[in-house]
Amino acid sequence: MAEFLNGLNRTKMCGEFSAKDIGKKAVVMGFVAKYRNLGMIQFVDLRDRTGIVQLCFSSEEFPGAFSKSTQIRNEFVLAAKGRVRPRGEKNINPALATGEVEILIEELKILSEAETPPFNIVDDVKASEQLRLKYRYLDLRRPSLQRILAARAQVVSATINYMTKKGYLYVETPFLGKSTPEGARDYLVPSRTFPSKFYALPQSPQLYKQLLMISGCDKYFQISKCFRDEDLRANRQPEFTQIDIEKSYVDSIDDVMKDAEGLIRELFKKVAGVTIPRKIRRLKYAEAIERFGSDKPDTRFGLELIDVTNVVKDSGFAVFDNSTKRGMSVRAINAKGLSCLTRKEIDAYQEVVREYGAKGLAYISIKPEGISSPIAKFLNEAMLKEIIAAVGGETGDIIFFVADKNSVVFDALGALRLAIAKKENLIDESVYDILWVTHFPLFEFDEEEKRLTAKHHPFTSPLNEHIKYIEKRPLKARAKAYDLVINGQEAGGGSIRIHSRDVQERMFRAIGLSEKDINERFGFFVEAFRYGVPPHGGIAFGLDRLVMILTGTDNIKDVIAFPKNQNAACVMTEAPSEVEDNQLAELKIKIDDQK
RNA sequence: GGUCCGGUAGUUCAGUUUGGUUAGAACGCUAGCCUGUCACGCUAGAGGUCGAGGGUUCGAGUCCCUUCCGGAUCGCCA
Repeated sequence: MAEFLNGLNRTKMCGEFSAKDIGKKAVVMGFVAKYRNLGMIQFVDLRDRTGIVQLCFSSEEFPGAFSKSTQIRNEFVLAAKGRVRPRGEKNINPALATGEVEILIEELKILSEAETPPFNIVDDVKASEQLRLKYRYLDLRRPSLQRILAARAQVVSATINYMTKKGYLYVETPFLGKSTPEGARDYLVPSRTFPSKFYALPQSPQLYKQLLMISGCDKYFQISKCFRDEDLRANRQPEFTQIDIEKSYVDSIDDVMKDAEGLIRELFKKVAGVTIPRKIRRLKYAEAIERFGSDKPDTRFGLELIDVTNVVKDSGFAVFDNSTKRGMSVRAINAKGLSCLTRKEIDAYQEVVREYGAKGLAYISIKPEGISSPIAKFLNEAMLKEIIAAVGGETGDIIFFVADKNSVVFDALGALRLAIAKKENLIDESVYDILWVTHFPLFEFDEEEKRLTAKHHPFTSPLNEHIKYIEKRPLKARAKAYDLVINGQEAGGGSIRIHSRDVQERMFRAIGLSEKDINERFGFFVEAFRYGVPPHGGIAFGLDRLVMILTGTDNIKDVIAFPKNQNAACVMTEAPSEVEDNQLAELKIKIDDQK
């Protein structure tokens, strides 16, 4: 027996009541968060997205409303009319923003009854993620998720305001596009009008935004969905949102970075109330890798990597000697003051580096009572001293070593320093660590396919003086690319693009595309380059990740209203699903049942 | 594709090491009492395919095999 409003108008949202409203008439609407029936008086916490206000039903003052209120259960949807009154000094609830007042209800409408929800709708929810995703509309009623949705909306509106003010034009680009096998796996959409052909959902609006520069759009931005059919992680969803930016008449990285810094400043100020420096510090890629083992370093703590290859090259310890002879490296982390780590804890760290391909984790623990190290017996006294000196080891420290090819050493030690910092609480969560990483390599070598691939994407411009390396020394070439890293997370990245037809074609050839490949995949793009291309560049920010950082959440699902689970399924709607035979027939698609 | 962890009441978990009477707790739910609660309180009660299938056994939540589902993670993510 759902009741109707019948002209009843809400006067205020639940979270907006304060002592200023005392004595005023009020009409409120919302969900029942909690009810407390004391026999002849009942209190109801009414919740909407702004907060909670306490309703009071008194059998003495309004017996009709009181008697009706005894039917109330959690999550019922109510409309209630009454008068705001003070709670009285003893009954103020300081935990509640509206805790100084309550509304004495004269008239109650039960707009909708509700079954007992499958889990408690409270902020410190205990239910599993799967259950909460299945009933996402209930999960979203939780105040903490409502706050995140609101913060996200603020990011969107602040971005639109700021970029518009700066002269950027909002342009929408298509979702149904052309598949480009370079990069991530595409989500494909079968075409009905062209049986056996497929659209691809965009991994990013990259090509369109560059074509918009060729269109004379000059400065473009868009808040756009992107799709990548790759395996998921805690900070990765198959569809995610990007703040996509591109501008014309730039060929130095500083120009785009300045605009990007302006936007990031604005977002941090508007959404988190945090002022960040006008000029964000920069770190070159090579230095980031060398010092932190990562191109998205978290620099809120030390534990930097130290190259000891030259120190240990004739150490007499076979693992070190063999590695250095084969052109690999040996690097160390000096974990200050952690010689107290137990064998079990060290074993756990060993597992961390193993996951990244390291064969083992050597260590030297400098305890007050002497050196403890499984490798000490392979080293003579002088060598041991030399190694310890090289990493600045003192009593109380433990030094970890990984010997392997560079990529493994950096990955393993990069992960190790994060693991140690997290376990030992070395990270100051109260500060935002924001930096640019620049001077990325233009190419990297794909071991699996035995060919060069673009580190960023094949439209990224090399440094002007490195154009000459494209053919002869490609791995030496550095790019006009930049990533914005916040708290060790890649928050955004971009580049100055190639605007020369000649360089663009050399780039395609360098990554192994034949003339035919280039024409089939990027023919329209290359053709556009014939008709005048302003030098241009841009950047894209992961909006979901920005909202995570700004709201302090570590799960991307919390910042997306209806996210997918780890298998890229929607637990609520049960997408993806099978489709009708006639739908398949129209698309001329046959399902191969064999596994 | 690999590795690790998990699945027991509506929910979160204990119980599995060492097979043995009627599978427990908390929260939630239902009913009664209660006029100042806000984690309201008190009393009583309902609630279980121990993920599914098979096997071993006199006997399986517990042991074995198969399988499904979920999470973390490596690869992957231009």
